[in-house]
Amino acid sequence: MENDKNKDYSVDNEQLARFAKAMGHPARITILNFLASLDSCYFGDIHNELPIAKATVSQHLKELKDAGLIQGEIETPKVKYCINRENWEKAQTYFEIFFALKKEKENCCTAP
Amino acid sequence: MENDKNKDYSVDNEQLARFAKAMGHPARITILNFLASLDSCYFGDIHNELPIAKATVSQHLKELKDAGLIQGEIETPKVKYCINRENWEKAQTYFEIFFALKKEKENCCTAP
DNA sequence: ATTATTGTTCGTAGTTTTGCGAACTACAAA
DNA sequence: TTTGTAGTTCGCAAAACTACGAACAATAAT
Repeated sequence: MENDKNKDYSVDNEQLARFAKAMGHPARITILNFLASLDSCYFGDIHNELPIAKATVSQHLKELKDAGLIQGEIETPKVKYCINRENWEKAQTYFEIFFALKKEKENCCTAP
Repeated sequence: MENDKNKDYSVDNEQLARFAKAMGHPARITILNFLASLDSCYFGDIHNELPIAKATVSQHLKELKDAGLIQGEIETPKVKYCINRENWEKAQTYFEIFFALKKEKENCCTAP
C-alpha cells in the first residue's frame, strides 16, 4: 500500500457504475454518438435526432451532464452541447481497464 | 450500403445500452470484477463480497445473466457463476468502438 | 409592449429498480 | 423421515426512471 500499487490501474467502481448507468438508455447512447462524431451540438439538432418530446430530451441531457459525459453552454437563444472530453477519456479508460481485467484463468463453466 | 460499409464498425445501440445498464450499479460492477479476475464463482463467494442480502445478490446476478454478461451452472447444492466470455468480448468491442468514435473535430464548447 | 424562438422546469402518471425477509425448492446427510 | 445446505422466488415498500404536456424564462425581433 506504500509503493507502486494504485498507480492507476484501479478503477473507481462507483464512478464506473455512474458512467455505465448514464449510458444505460438507448436515447442517451444516441445522443452521445451524435455528439461524439459530429459536433454541431445544439439542443434542437439533438432533439431532431430523437422521436421523443423535448422535455424528455432535456432530461436525458441533464443526466448525461450530471454524469460528466457532456457539457452545455448557452449561446442565446440556443444551447450548445458537446462531449466533455476530459471525462469522456476517463470513462474510456475505466471501461478499458475493466474489460482488460480478465485473463487470469479459463472459463470455469461450460456454456448452458 | 452495398460494399465495405457496415463491416463491423456499427454498434447496436440498444445492445450497448443493455450492457451499460447492466453495469450501471456498483454491486454489479463489483460482481463482474470479481468474476472476471478470479473465477471461483460460487454464489456464496459472491455473496461474501457484498454487504447485501442474498436475495438482492440473486437479483443482481439475474440481471447480469439476462444481459448476457455472466452465466450460471448448477453444481448441486451450489451454483457456479462465471463471465460469459463471448458476450464479454462483444461488450468490450462495443464500448471500444463507441469510445473510439470521437476524433472528427475539436471540442465545440469551452469548459464552463 | 407584443410576439417568436429556444430550451428548461414543473407536475403528473406509470413503470422499473433496489432491497429486504420470509417462504420455497432441490438435493444430500443423518 | 427429518434436518441441513445453498440459492431462488415471492410479496412488499420505497425510491428512481421515463415520458409527456403545460407553464415558464431569457432573449431577440417587430
